[in-house]
Amino acid sequence: MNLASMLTEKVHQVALSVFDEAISRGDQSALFEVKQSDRPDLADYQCNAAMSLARTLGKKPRDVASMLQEPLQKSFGKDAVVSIAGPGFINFRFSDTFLVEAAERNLQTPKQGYKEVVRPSRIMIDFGGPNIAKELHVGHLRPHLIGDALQRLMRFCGDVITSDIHMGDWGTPIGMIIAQLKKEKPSLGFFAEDSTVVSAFSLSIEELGNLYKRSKASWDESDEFKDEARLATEALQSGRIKGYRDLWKHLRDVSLDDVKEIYKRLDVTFDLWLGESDVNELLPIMMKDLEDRGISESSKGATIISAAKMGLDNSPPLMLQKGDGGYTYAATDLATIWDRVTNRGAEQIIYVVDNRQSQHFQQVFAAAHLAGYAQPTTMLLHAGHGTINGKDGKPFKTRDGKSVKLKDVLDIAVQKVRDEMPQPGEQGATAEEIEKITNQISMAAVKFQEYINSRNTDYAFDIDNFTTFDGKTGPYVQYAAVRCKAIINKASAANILDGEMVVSDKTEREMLLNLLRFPEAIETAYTRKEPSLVAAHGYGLAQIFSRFYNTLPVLNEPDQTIRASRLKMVSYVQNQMGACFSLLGLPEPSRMLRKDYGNQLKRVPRNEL
RNA sequence: GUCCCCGUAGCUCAGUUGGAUAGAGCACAAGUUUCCUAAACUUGGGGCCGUAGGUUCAAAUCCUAUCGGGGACACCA
Repeated sequence: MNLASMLTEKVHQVALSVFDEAISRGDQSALFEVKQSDRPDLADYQCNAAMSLARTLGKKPRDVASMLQEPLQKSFGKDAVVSIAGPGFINFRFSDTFLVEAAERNLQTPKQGYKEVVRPSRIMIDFGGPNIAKELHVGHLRPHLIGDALQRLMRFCGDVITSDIHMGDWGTPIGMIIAQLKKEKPSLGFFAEDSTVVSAFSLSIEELGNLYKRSKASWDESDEFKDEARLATEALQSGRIKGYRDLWKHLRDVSLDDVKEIYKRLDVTFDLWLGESDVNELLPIMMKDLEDRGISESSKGATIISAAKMGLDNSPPLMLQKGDGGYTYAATDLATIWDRVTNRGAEQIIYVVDNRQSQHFQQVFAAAHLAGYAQPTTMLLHAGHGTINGKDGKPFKTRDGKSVKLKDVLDIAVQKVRDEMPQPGEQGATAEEIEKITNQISMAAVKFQEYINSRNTDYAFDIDNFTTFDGKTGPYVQYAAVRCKAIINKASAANILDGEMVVSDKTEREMLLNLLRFPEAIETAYTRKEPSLVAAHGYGLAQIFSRFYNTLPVLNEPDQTIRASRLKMVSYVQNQMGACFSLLGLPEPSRMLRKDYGNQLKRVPRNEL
């Protein structure tokens, strides 16, 4: 049960019965929205409807509120106190008994009170999009982590999700690499028009990365090279030179091996490992279709769809095929939509891609609907994300203008945690356990700092963000979860049983209320495609639990009833934290390890770490 | 030139369909451990919500203007 929706419905009902036809015209359901109170000292939930209603009813806000109060109070009975405050706020304060009952009813269900979507949708999520030959840099963190959290969230909510990595494996950069390699090693068998496969050729990811950089340099300084690269791209895409396909396949495999290594560390998964190249066969068919139906046109040697046809003002045309015959990523994206809708039955496609591409998606979506490749009911959504910036407000680069490798960031985070670990043998920890926990803590640090930021806005890169373990961080949340587990384990070892919950302290009450707000957090996160709301909920829960832990004894509580009650609360907290962890793909360590600094230890100041 | 995003505490950020006293983390200051792990907890200072108008009973939130930062605008993806 979602407390906020339950209250909203109730207010709506009551308002209809009190004011009937005066407010029944039009859809006013949003008007009655009840939300978490801004003033927890006064109320759990509040409703501002009386103030908005006052005008249409021609009454004073407080009068409207009083007219609603009595029937509302009656319908809640002893479950809640309904009161009026200020200019006309209707405040709800639940009774402790109600909270306990609601908690017992909700928290044992598989989804802890969350009700799955009524009708599941077949949804494809397109995220990741690593490019061949380019090592993942820190900027890639966002689409990967946000996309992964979204697929976890939407599956949890009941949709049928298929994730696709959609590799950038078919554009001009590949042509650039081929051209560069041809320049450097023309004797390789790939380059002959009638080539045979050359099996003895292989590149490491580092070599491939360097090759790409050299090709970029050639591209920047020579028009001749640009032509070579475009020609190579076209030859690859059309299949004119067979060896290019073999070479391309090798480059793709090398790049994939590299990204898979990182995905394993980050625990990011994909159902489909497709890329731009996978619609290659479809491209000529699509182009012909568009041309036959008069949707596309040719302009300055290229094939485009005009802005006017797409119904987009202030927009350039959408270019599908360049003057040299090569396809643009608009073409592959459009064909991919066709494929996903017709062959894979997608009812909804979500793209987790940098905000800077919003115009591109606006155009491609418009074109897809125009051409009928997407059904009118197909929902195409660009769930854009901000960039990771440097102090200058631009996408992060090191002083010498390079981007920071994602692998390096992960390694630094691991090293920082490792420095804090005890020696094998200390605290009963084996080397394997230390290694495992080190990885779990460091990955939580990296991932959580991403998830605590809003999807849509930029944030500043600071290596400390990824390697800070105090406060609003992954390790903080892990620590709280581990404490729950420790109490539960200890209780079970000592045969201490949990029992009926009673609220004996306001911290307990607040914690219960927090637990009951899980469905609200999930629902809003789902609607807004916003994983940070899940992270925020998990953090809030960890925070209230930490206060609980520090102020109220559980196993050491002398009163047996209270002890049993607190133990049950702890198990609910542990359960819900587990749900949040799995929604965000955060690892849950069995325990937290740290060097024993002794009693007088004082933590090393951050800036000396 | 057109369009999009952002401007909130010293720093990094929440605050979404307008409501009560604008929140959190870090940093800073002072405390808490014979007790379930101190990566924790408690307390404190700190804000003309970029600026100026407007709409409203009510504006960080909506509108207009303006300043500042970032981004996108046909042969890169």
